[in-house]
Amino acid sequence: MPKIVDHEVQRAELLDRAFELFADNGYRATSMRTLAAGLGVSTGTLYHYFGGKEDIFEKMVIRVSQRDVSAATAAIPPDADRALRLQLVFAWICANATYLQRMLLLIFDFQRHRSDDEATVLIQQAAQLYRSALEQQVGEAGPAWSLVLGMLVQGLLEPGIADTEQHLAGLQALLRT
Amino acid sequence: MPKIVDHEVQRAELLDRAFELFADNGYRATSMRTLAAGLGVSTGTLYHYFGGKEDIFEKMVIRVSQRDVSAATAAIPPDADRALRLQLVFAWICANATYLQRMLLLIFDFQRHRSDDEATVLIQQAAQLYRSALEQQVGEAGPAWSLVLGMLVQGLLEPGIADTEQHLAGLQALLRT
Amino acid sequence: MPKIVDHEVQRAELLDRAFELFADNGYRATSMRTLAAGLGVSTGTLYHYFGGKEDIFEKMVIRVSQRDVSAATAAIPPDADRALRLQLVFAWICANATYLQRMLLLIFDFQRHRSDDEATVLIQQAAQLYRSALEQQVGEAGPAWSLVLGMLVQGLLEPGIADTEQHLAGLQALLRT
Amino acid sequence: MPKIVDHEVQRAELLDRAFELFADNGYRATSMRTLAAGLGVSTGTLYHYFGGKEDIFEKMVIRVSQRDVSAATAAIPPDADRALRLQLVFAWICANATYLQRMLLLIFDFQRHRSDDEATVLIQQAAQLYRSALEQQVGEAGPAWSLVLGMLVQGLLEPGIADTEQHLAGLQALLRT
DNA sequence: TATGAATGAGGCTTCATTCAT
DNA sequence: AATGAATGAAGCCTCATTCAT
Repeated sequence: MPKIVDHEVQRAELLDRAFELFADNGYRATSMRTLAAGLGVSTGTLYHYFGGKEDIFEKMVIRVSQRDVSAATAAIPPDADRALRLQLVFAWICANATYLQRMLLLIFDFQRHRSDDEATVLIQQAAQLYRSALEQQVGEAGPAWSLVLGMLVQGLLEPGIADTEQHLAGLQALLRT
Repeated sequence: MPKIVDHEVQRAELLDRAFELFADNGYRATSMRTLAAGLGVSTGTLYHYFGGKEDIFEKMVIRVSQRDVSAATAAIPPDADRALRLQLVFAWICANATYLQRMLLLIFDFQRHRSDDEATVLIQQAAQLYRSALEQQVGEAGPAWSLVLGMLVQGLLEPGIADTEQHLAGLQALLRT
Repeated sequence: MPKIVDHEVQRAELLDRAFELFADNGYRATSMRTLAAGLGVSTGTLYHYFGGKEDIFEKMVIRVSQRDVSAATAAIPPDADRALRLQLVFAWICANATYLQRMLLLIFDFQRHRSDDEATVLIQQAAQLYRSALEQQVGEAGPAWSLVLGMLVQGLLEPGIADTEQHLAGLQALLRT
Repeated sequence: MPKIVDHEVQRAELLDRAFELFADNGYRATSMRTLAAGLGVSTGTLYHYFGGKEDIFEKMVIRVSQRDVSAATAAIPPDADRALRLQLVFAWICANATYLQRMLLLIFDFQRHRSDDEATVLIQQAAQLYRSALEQQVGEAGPAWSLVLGMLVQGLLEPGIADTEQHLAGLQALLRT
């Protein structure tokens, strides 16, 4: 069934580019017209490939979060010890901090728009995916995971205040336990 | 003389009740009509007391954040030592976690709507107010502040996962330095 | 009845200053709040002295047009001949062109707002007052009156295009007949 | 392919019918809802074809003024002499006096609403278009153009007072120079 | 498969007017 | 005599979605 393959390929391409558009202005403020224009298709086409705005967003989140996890763990040598893994993961987070912050804001924006269980589940799944990836590298994270999230959030609230070195040291302290 | 209404008192009352309405649905989704109905006044009256939706929100944030800081520090004995202070502050945060999470979401929602410098400054001021209050109790916070924020955020992403005891222990570890 | 006298005096003062406020933004765009603030009173006070916005405007037009006619004819010597009278009146019109244009725009704005007979009559009365004043000085005006009006209007449509000298010559030609 | 509708053709049809609606009540008093209802479309459709209320008005003025100039000059034989041209143009003006008066009021109403340079330029362009058309027929107009404008304005201020014959004679006198 | 014209409810805001004080 | 708080309809505009082509 080649048509279905094309369908999937086309959907995947649209989703990849959809993140930037959503992230620029948030879920609510990104209209279907804006989305269609930015993707170079018509609104009708979007409704042909997807069930609607929410559907696009949900599929996009799943796709993007999976891609992120792969990217973050790709550069870690299989034989690295726990300390090194932490350093590499932390470095990846810092390098992609802006991106991750946008993702976080985007998810909160979506949560606002749709507060059913379905949306909650989507967000939980995405969050768990990221968290599990971290725990696969450094073991049970607990407060360490909160520290990572908090560092990103503080960057949103008071940009430029957070001290990266201190946060790495904090992470190491939390995980030494 | 007009109907006897103290302008400032009336504004304060409206602002206090406005928080709940905003927090229920977020900044964007809370319409002026909803707000007016929820406050028991007409939209025109809101425009009599405030400059508009943004004005209401901004004044509300300032008022509420100041009130929070007072409440959080009120129960701390002046002669408490640093460890006790941390415990009391942390207890207050946990007791008001849901409220603080709503505040956080609300601020992010507003930031989406308005990304001017003015909005950024408002958010920074509010964030700094909370952070300074914490630092007054436990000294320079650094990653500890991020841990607090992160705990709240994790509660939004994956409700019920975070372990309060572990987080308190983490905080103590971070601040022992 | 001293109270009534005060009433009239107060009304007259308000009307005199109301013209500028109306003329600045037009009839529609001048709100009662703006008017009240500009006059240094409350909206309630305006409703105490006048029947409403339309009433203020109508009384203002009558007052101002009478004042204008007096001003325009005041400087004309009783023994001036027809040619001199024309020159003096024309000079007054040119000197007050901007003001007269504002008046014209204001009247059209009001006519738009209220197209009943009452408004039409008010405008006719004012127009007749100005036209009669001109005819008292230079005799039956006919097209000469149109030329004056047209000069003002052209100044509104294409500012700076009209040649004053040519218009005076045109007026003289029209009135020589 | 979408529903087959030529964007430009549809816009042109809407604009043609929009003039009547605007002229009936003026720019300000003609709401988008009124406009949409009068044109038999939804407000959303109007925003699909145009940028907004001002955009509709501006495009309408340009279209209508060009159409007028064509109509006014269409009936003039190429070999007519200057006197005949004046008579024919004047006849056209008188025949369309009511229409031209509505146009004039409409433009003034719009000028009130929007006093930017852009609006001023639009009005100047339209005025110049009409004036140039007159001057192409009868040569440099100067005060003659003002007389035409003034005749129209007087008809607005004091309907039925102006004497058409006298005005034609006046025009001839002014242009004989 | 793909288009984009069309909808109409709902967004924020303004305003003349009333009336208790 | 004077105030200004309160009203609520109506202003312009945006948007996700549908459907004829």
